[in-house]
Amino acid sequence: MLDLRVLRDNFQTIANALKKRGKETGIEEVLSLDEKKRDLLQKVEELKARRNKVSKEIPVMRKNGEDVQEIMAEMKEVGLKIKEYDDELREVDDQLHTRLMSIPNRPDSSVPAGTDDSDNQFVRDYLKPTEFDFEPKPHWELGDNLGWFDPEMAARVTGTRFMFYRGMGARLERIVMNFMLNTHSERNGYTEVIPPYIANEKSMTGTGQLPKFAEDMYKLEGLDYYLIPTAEVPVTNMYREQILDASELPMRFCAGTPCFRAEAGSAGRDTRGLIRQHQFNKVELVKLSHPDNSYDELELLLKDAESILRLLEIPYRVVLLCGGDLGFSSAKTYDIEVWMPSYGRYVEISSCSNFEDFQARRANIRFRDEDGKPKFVHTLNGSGLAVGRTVAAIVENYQQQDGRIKTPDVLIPYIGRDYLE
RNA sequence: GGAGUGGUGGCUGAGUUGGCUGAAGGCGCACGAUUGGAAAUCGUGUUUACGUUAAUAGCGUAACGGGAGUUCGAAUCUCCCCCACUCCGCCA
Repeated sequence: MLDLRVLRDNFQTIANALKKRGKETGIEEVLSLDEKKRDLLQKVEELKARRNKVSKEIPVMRKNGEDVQEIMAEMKEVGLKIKEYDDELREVDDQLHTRLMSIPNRPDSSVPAGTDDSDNQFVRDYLKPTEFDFEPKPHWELGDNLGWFDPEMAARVTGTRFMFYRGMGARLERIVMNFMLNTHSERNGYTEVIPPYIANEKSMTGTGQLPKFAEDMYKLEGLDYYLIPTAEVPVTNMYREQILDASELPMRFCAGTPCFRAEAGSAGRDTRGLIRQHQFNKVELVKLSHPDNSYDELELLLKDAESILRLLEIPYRVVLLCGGDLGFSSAKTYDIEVWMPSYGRYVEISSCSNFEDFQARRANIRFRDEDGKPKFVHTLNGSGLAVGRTVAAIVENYQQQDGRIKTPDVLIPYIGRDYLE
């Protein structure tokens, strides 16, 4: 959520910044609703001030034996008027709030303009795309041959876009997740947490999934509960409506959780393999940072996420998202894209973002600054990494001509063998 | 799931025959006095959001778990919901 006062005072600046996203945002409407609201507010507050004043006088008048019948009758009228204005005010305020909530974050000045992922900016890469002296197979074929992945079984048990992992496939998924969590908590300095996999509406609103993206999530019937689409939701909301101490910042957490996404509107895309599932595992990195150094923290977070692929020795590249490709809540996002031989291109495996105070304002996460005043923290997060996609990348990049998968060196201690089969 | 008790400021803790309580007292914290310096002591100050404004000055409005109601007026009365604790039941 944007700061309404800032929006009001620097309307043109913000309007221009939002143009980088290349979509209509509707901030003009917010501005006029705000004017209407302030007008009403002034009227009610005047009436309330009068009521408060007279209500204080009544017992005094009574004591002096004066007649208060008339004035009480008048105040009853005032009371009704106040209720009327208050109702109208609440309606306008609700509208204003709804509109404001659906305005995306303002892109940082370093974000390039552009409409889609073709305008994203190359940042760096690691290793060159894997070369094979045979025809490489996609991971779903390899996994099928090895008996690791069974989508038909999952379709019978649940439905399409769910996966059954079996045997070494299941072990690989679990071991990769352990490897990521161990790396982040021991080497990169994050505190591991296991959050609830279900979150309430307030939390979903806090991080920006609601109210706009309800159709992307699974909601529990008859309850105010949603399956989490990412650990970002419960972890960022750990300190919702709290005031932290400045000395506690930055806070760094990592969490490995299943993620549940309805994926409305993605029918027909990436239908095979582990790339796009309704349920998948992901290790998430979350930071609560002091506003002054959140962009340094973003660079560090990105490096921490990259460290996983470097340790696994899998080719990837980093791109800076352009305005049009930027997520709703984010001010700046880097994507890490892993080399996927079956696609013949890089595929997103992590998204690292600084949300500045956009989520913190929604979720009301503050800290007490040097000057004693509570201020909003900056929130950041990034995948470190998507586990299923990492497994797919390992299978494809480490495949041998005979269909076996070579174990990445860094995973040998976890699994105790040179080949996965 | 059933029964009971309770939810007040950074913490602790008053206030529940409605009005003079944004909220006593204590602790903590900040500044000042005192001191060679410190402790102790004394004094002053110390919630947040919104509106108004050049202003983080003043003024106004709101907030005592959340919401609705009664009333000229509610932390105090009524109703609904949420949360915490204790006991019982159930379970991993």
